[in-house]
Amino acid sequence: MSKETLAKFFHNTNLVSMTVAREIAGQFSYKAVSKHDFLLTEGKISDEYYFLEKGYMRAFAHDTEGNEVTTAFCSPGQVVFEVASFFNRTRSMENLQALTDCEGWFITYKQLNELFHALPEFREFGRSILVKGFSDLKTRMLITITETAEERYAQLLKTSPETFQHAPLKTIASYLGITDTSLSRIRKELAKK
Amino acid sequence: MSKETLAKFFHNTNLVSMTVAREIAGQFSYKAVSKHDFLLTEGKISDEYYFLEKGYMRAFAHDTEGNEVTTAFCSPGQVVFEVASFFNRTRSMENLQALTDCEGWFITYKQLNELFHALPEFREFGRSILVKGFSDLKTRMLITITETAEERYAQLLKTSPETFQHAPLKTIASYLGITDTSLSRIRKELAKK
DNA sequence: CCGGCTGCTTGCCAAATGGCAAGAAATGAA
DNA sequence: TTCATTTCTTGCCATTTGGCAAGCAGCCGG
Repeated sequence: MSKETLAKFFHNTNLVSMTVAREIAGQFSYKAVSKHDFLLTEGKISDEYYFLEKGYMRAFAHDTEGNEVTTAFCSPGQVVFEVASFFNRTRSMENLQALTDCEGWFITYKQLNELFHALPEFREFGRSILVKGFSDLKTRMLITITETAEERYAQLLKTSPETFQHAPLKTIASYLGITDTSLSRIRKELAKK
Repeated sequence: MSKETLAKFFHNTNLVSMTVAREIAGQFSYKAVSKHDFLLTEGKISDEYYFLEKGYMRAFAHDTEGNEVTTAFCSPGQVVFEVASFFNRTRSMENLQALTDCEGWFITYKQLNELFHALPEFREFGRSILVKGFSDLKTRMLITITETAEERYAQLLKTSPETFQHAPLKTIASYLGITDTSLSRIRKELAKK
């Protein structure tokens, strides 16, 4: 596993040249996270801008009754961090946990800002990450309030089947906004068809 | 109505000095939007970074069956634009419409980028707007999948009562992810208590 | 002042989802 | 392996939300 993969990831956005991509990648440090371990726990300040090269993670928070609610699934090739905590330097309400053994690369908030300052192309990259996260969430919000649980499940199954190989069903249920009981029944229905 | 209000808005974020705030505000142009008129229509590229000084707006999209779904309410003191369309220069899936007569100030994408380039403090401001929008949406997502329609309605009523003075109930219903019929019944229930 | 909208409510019933508890199956640790 | 824990499923019934259609009220343009 080398930083060349990382450099290619930056370059593939079409926002940075390969030369600059290598320069950026050079600042990152390797980090592995074992299955079930946390990249970030609630109450801490998210300080690692983490490129996930291998493995799967999830983000989860707690609702008003204290139940765990999965808020996102992360797959290889994504940047994983808690946006509000990271940029505002505030305590995170969310946890970031490895669903499988993970490997990847990170820089700190301080390093990120230095790179943003020095390299306008990297600023563009940073903005594109934020914008993509925002617009994906908007899409999900629209689907959540307009489609039934069965439709939402079917879409998730189609768009990210890898998730199912790594997350238990109750985790997926909470992401969909339903109970594990209901998800079980929905799966039974769909199996018939 | 003067640009001084706008300059103060930038300054109040604690990210820019009053001097720089006035310099930024100087670039904005006045724009009024009459009730029911559109700041942005679906299919166009969002090209106005619009500071809403007076009035109320809403964002809406269409679901898979073609029904209107309100995705956001905007009140005075907010920056109104469609993030993905604006930054990626792609066609917007959303509409931005005035719920009341509105007045405010805008700059174009080109102007925004020039300001971002020239003034690091303004870049910070721009980032803070994105981060806030993102984190508000995350909060809303969590509430949507964990609370009942009645609880969601009660919260909206408490946190932004102004919205109710300007938006018809069916618009609010679609924002909450329920039908206008259900909202009517929920209001009846809550009135009893 | 009239007539036609749109917005809001209500009754009746159907569909979707939840709560609880029990049991079966899979998983992980010793 | 064996035991304990977690995950998943299922039955029974309650609650939430939706669909449709009717009716009423308020608003706006002529």
